Amino acid sequence: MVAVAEPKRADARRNRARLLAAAEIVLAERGTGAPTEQIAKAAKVGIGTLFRHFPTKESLLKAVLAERMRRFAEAAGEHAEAEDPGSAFFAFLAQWVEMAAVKNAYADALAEVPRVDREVREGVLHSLGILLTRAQEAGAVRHDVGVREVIALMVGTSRAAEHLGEDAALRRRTVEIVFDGLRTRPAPGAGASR
Amino acid sequence: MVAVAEPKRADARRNRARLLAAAEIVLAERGTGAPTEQIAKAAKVGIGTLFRHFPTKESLLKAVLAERMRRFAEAAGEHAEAEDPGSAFFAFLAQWVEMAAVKNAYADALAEVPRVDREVREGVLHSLGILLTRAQEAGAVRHDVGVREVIALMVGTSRAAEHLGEDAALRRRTVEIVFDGLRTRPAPGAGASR
Amino acid sequence: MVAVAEPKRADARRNRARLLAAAEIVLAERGTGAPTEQIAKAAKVGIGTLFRHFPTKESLLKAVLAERMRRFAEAAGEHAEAEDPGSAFFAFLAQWVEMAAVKNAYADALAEVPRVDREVREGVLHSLGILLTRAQEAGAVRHDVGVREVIALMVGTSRAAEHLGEDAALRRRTVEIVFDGLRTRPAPGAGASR
Amino acid sequence: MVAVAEPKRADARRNRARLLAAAEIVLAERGTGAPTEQIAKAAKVGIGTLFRHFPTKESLLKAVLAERMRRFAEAAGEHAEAEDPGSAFFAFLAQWVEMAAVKNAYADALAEVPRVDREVREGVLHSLGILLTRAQEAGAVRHDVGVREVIALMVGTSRAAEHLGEDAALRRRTVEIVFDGLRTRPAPGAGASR
DNA sequence: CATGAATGAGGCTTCATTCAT
DNA sequence: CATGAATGAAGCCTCATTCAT
Repeated sequence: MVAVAEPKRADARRNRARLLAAAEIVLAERGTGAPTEQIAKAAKVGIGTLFRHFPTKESLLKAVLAERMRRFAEAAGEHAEAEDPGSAFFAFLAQWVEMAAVKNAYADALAEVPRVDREVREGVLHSLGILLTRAQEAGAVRHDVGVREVIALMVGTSRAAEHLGEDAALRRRTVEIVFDGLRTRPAPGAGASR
Repeated sequence: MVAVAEPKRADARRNRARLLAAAEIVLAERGTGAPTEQIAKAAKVGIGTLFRHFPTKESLLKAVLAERMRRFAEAAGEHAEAEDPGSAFFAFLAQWVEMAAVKNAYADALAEVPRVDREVREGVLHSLGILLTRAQEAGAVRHDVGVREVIALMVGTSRAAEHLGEDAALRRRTVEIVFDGLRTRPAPGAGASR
Repeated sequence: MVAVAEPKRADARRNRARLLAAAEIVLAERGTGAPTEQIAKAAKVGIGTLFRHFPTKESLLKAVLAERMRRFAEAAGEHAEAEDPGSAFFAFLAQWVEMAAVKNAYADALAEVPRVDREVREGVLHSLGILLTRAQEAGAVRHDVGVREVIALMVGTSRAAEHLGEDAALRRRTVEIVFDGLRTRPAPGAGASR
Repeated sequence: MVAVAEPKRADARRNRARLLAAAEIVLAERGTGAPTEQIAKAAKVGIGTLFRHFPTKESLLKAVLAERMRRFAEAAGEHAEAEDPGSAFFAFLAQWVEMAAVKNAYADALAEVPRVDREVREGVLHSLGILLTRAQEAGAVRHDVGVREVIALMVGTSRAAEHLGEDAALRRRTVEIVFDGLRTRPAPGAGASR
């Protein structure tokens, strides 16, 4: 799936992969503003080759994003197979947030979900949907949240964590607050305010 | 406080204000990358004037940020005087998040708290600190959170809300989850998981 | 002489003088490229005042030049009254060159002689002419050189000295070579080559 | 020597040469302040190309300078092989000064000797050193001058000649004075004055 | 008259994209 | 196909000069 006309020749395919990998790194470090030439250099490829594979910087950015999401979906899928769905759900969230806190690129990726190609987006929603549903069925997560809320919260919590920087304890405490909000309400009466 | 040597002449002061206002708008719309020239044009001022008031683009960005924070601190201060500290606290958060969702610039501002001039930063921490403490004393907010966590959560929740875009109901639900995490735990035994 | 419509009011005249003095210093240090504003600041005068007195940067530069030449002519005049015309001539040259080596602005001034207002130029040629003639009459300087050659050599030697920088001994040796060229040829037969 | 990593591709090498040539001309005419864009235009090359070859205006200026010095050293080398070392020495000086009088850029080049890359500088000092030494051995030039004095005098005399402008006879007479200063003193007793 | 804020042309440099080799 | 040189629009900033205060 996600065919996108893979090039035939072996070296071409390899160059594409190298470019994607290099872009992943460079963009994560220098941000979207990083010059294409630097990406090409990191990939040990001529700038011309970069533009052959991705006719526009924009298109390269999108490809990197899609790649990140694919990994996100994959990771969600793996966690969905765990024994304890509740722990798996929170573990997945915690892990992703932690990664995003270090490499804000991950948060960016998730934030772009609505803008990415349908195919990729569906994959993400699907995988995460399974993980979430199981956690809810296991009674670990409140039932009035859906995948979109979870993604939004992951995006937000990543930013929050990123914002807190070095202090790991502070970061964990903050994340835990959001998690507490996601958990099944222990007692009755607490319902939404406002 | 935060005087920054206001220029004496009337036209100069007016132009500075116009530039700040124009920058506020343009930067909110186009992001930090917006050309200085566009800001100058929006302020109906020559580019030279912009650079006379803010010798560097960087310095203009910082000034805009500081201005936003000043407004944030002011708003927090006003809410701190409300009768019901609990409601006031959450109302303030909700309002800010809602604003930030529309104008992501507000989220940016908060996210930059650590990098802003000490004076401005102190103002923000102080105002929000009072608001938070009162809400905690009123039993509306759990006691194991501090100002920094709250700011981080505001940053994050703003991003989350921003990410959710149009759908107001969805946005409110998501925000509510975070708020629930912040509230005093209704029953015992619920402590941190993980 | 050199009237140039001196302003009437006392403070105006004082400002003009201050500007000229400031320009002298700043231009000598930073070169012709120095911003007018810096000159105004050095003169403790608003930029507007500078442009009131000198409607153009160009005109300020010319005024500074003229001023330098006036001093040059004056100095030449003083040396022309010395007892030993030969020594006086070389002493004058050496002194000027030494000054020019430190402050290349002096060399510039001389170099601009042909472009300066006639009145000023005449003054320079006249004063130096007297000094030269006396030295020649005293048998210290060869008779086949005129004022223009001397000025050209002063310009050149200043540059040479300036070029040599710190090393005072080297500088003196080099200057001495030119002076030797200027002196009356000791023996016959040696005439010009080429 | 002085390789400087010549680019491989033919067009690149050609453009670099064109840029250098254009810069040589434009800088000679308009001085160091000439806009880079004009140089690019003169070279019939996009401004981007100029900055690809010379990442900084500064670096272009240095390259032009180095090129001039290379030519200077080469010319000196050629003259050093002449039969009559004395005439060759003065002929070389006269020729250079004459060139410099027309194109003041040549004088500039020499004046920058101390600031240029060691390699280039050494080349200049070496070539001129040989020429000078031979002329001294042939008894045509006084023994108490070294290469640095000669360069300084060339710089200075060039300026002097340049300053004199059109009048060729006057120029020649002036240059001759310096040359006389450089020649072996014909009779005894002439020692340094001052 | 003095002041200094306003102006905008112009300078240097970067970078996405095209194209000859 | 790969390469990297060429291109020029666009960005940030400087500075001589004008003009309202």
